[in-house]
Amino acid sequence: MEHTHQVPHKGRPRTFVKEEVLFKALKVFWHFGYANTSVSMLCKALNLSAPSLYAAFGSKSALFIKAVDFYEDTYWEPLREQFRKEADFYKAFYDFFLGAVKVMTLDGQSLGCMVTLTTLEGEICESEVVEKVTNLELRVEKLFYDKLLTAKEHGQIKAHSDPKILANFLSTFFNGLTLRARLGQSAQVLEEAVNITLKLVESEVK
Amino acid sequence: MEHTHQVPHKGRPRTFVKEEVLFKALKVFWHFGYANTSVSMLCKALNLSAPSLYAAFGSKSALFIKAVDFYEDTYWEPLREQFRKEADFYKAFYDFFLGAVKVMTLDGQSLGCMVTLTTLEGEICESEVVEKVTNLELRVEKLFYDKLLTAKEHGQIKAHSDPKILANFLSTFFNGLTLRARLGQSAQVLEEAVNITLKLVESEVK
DNA sequence: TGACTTTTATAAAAATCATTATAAAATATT
DNA sequence: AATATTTTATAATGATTTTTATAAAAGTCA
Repeated sequence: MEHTHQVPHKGRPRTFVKEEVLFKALKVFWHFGYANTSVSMLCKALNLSAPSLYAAFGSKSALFIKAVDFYEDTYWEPLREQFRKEADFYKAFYDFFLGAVKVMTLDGQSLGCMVTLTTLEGEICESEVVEKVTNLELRVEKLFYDKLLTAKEHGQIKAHSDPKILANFLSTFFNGLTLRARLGQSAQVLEEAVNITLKLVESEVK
Repeated sequence: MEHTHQVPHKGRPRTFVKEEVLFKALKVFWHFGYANTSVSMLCKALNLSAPSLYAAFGSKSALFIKAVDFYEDTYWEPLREQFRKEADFYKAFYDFFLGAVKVMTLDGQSLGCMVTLTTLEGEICESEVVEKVTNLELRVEKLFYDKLLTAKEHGQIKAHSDPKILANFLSTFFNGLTLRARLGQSAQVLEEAVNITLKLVESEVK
């Protein structure tokens, strides 16, 4: 954790606010992906010189990883938290997916999920970046599986329905949402897909 | 169309077979994506000098477009053709998805669909490349929609089921398959997802 | 004020990007 | 054998990549 500049520092002061710049960097990475975001692009977007960027964040990959953390905390952790807390498994999925659509189509842009999209870049990126995003990617299916397992234990799901297979299905659907958001589908179209998917699941498990 | 070297040509002969090289190029592009495949990577993989590559194919983007055509003709056009011909809409989807999984996990590799993945690179690529892949990407949903519409007209689908929404759902699922293939899911896991998806659709429409 | 510290701007570093100029090598035609 | 044609290999082009060296600028602290 860094101190929040309550205590005055010696030396020449920064001309930018680190958090603001991190947020702008996040938007650029989200838009172009990791490999295809150049440092000079970042410098222009953040209105920063390269040495300032390196002094503040260390390197391009370090900045990216900080941006992903910021992204996860800001956009996804609240959705995951709500999902975990919701007792009605059907409502949990419904809220999660609709919230996900909101994130993926923020500001009317075709963004999809930053982590998923970076995962696709794969071997292109530095190994630290790959490790970071693949770890995050695996969490969604686990999240879904746990919820479905609990739902089954609580009798909310028919005995013959397999939580593992349902989690597989719902994860695949979720990844499809990300991809189609990136391909430019509107929030409305994505929401229609959410609606029918959950209708199908409901008729299967109840 | 190019003539197939029946007639002997003047000048120094090529030391490589164009089709073989194109196939190797396809594999590299498929693996790394367009933007992150460099010409020098291609030269190494194809065992070709840069001038030879440029003389034979024109440019990196021209080579890519030829590789995509080859890819589509080789892997997807047969699947689409079979899909269009199959009268039973359920079997049509089943065969298509299982065939798709085969393509996406070829040689035990995590490939996904080359066109979909390139579409995600978006603004990174030359405009010709973007146009090429987005045009191809739009075809799948249309393919699905047409089949579902016909199925409804022939009474294979319940009256209240909407072909448009079902096509939306199935396209989302299809894109999810691509992504999860790329994330390293095994063919078996992907097939399980196909099975439950079609089971859900069947119970919805019949 | 002067010493110290940190950020700034400018500019350059070495590596890699897509592409091409050059000339030697290998074939067909005359 | 001489000429025309095409591919080859080598090496260079200019642009862009991530990263850093340098020195001036702008603060705190004694």
